Amino acid sequence: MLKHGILGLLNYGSMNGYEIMTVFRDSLSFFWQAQTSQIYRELQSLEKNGWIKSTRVEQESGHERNMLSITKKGRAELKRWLKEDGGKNPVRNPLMMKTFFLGECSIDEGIDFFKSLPEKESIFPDGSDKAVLLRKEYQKNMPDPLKTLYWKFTMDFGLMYEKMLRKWCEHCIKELEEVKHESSFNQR
Amino acid sequence: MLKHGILGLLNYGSMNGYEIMTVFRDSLSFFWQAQTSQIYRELQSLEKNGWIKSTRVEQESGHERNMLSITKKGRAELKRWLKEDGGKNPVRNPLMMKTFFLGECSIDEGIDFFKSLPEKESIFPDGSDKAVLLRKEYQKNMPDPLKTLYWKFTMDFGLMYEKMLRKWCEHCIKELEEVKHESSFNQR
DNA sequence: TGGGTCATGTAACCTGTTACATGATTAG
DNA sequence: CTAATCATGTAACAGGTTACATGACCCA
Repeated sequence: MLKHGILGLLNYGSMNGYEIMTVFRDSLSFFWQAQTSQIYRELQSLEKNGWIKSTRVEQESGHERNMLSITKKGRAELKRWLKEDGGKNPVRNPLMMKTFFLGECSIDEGIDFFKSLPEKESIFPDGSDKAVLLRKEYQKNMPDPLKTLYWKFTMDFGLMYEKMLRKWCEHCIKELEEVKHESSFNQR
Repeated sequence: MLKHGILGLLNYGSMNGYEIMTVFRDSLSFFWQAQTSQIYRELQSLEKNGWIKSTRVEQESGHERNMLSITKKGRAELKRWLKEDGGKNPVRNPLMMKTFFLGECSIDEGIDFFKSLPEKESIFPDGSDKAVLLRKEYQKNMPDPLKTLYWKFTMDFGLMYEKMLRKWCEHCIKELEEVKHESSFNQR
């Protein structure tokens, strides 16, 4: 998956590893976090597959840069991946895993958990406004507005997700409050 | 994360590896899929940590079972994990990764993508009704209703997520249709 | 007696995380 | 001159995937 993300970025234009890392952080990290070390490793693997080629440019200073560009084969692979029917994507949601077992804690601890959740699980750590501005910055250098439209779609998803998460937390808090009041009533 | 999921299940009662696998499938697999082989490996690691203990029971037939039980240390670790502040959970959403790069395809392909998404990404493959019934089956054997309440919460999340996903798809289709009509207008 | 489910794994591989290492360039 | 950023990685480990292996039990 990360492989295809990198491939997709290189499809917009050649970059060195560091640039891939920064563009990745600015655009994809809302829903996929990758370590720098992993990006460099994937670049090697991508090159072995013949999907990208690297050209080392020795600077006068002796400092070398490694320019990565997508190959024809890489472009074909990107298209293949986009069109493949993918089957089911594996889901792994750490938040749900914890929620599932929260009955081990007290009701009040449960309520606190859901109260602090929306802020903790926020997708846009610096606020969505900044993310929107950042996207518009990039958009200036992308001739095709259709490409940034899909970027916007992923951000719309993020916003809808956050809204839904807040609603879910309120719902859980409400049910827990009910249980709490019922049990205190029964104890009289 | 999987470690703590298994620990949480064993906290409800002792089981063998196969039972863990089936309970996992019935209850946790909506948001966390694990292979049988991985469960058995994690069981070994859990035992090394002293969080569970295994007692091999030789049947008369010679067929042996491996009963796993949580230890005091394991119960403490489960509580610790539930209460820890967890920091940020890493997010990895394959669906968004693909969406981001979908500008490489035609508008019609994009529209088709979003039209078939809700069904493909469904969290409850056999329908949510079956999942609800399954949960109620388990509930009978669990004395504490608070524990299955959190199970219900995870399922509520799943339902709200699916609803949100459908809304998001409709939103994306609408915007793509607009772009499509605009561009055909401009070409006149 | 044959197929489905119960039952327990191993091996190889791939992907993601954490920690570390090194040095150049640039802005204040 | 110093700190931030640019730039490129390696090594070890943890977690997840795929493929395979083996055999008992149970029901029709």
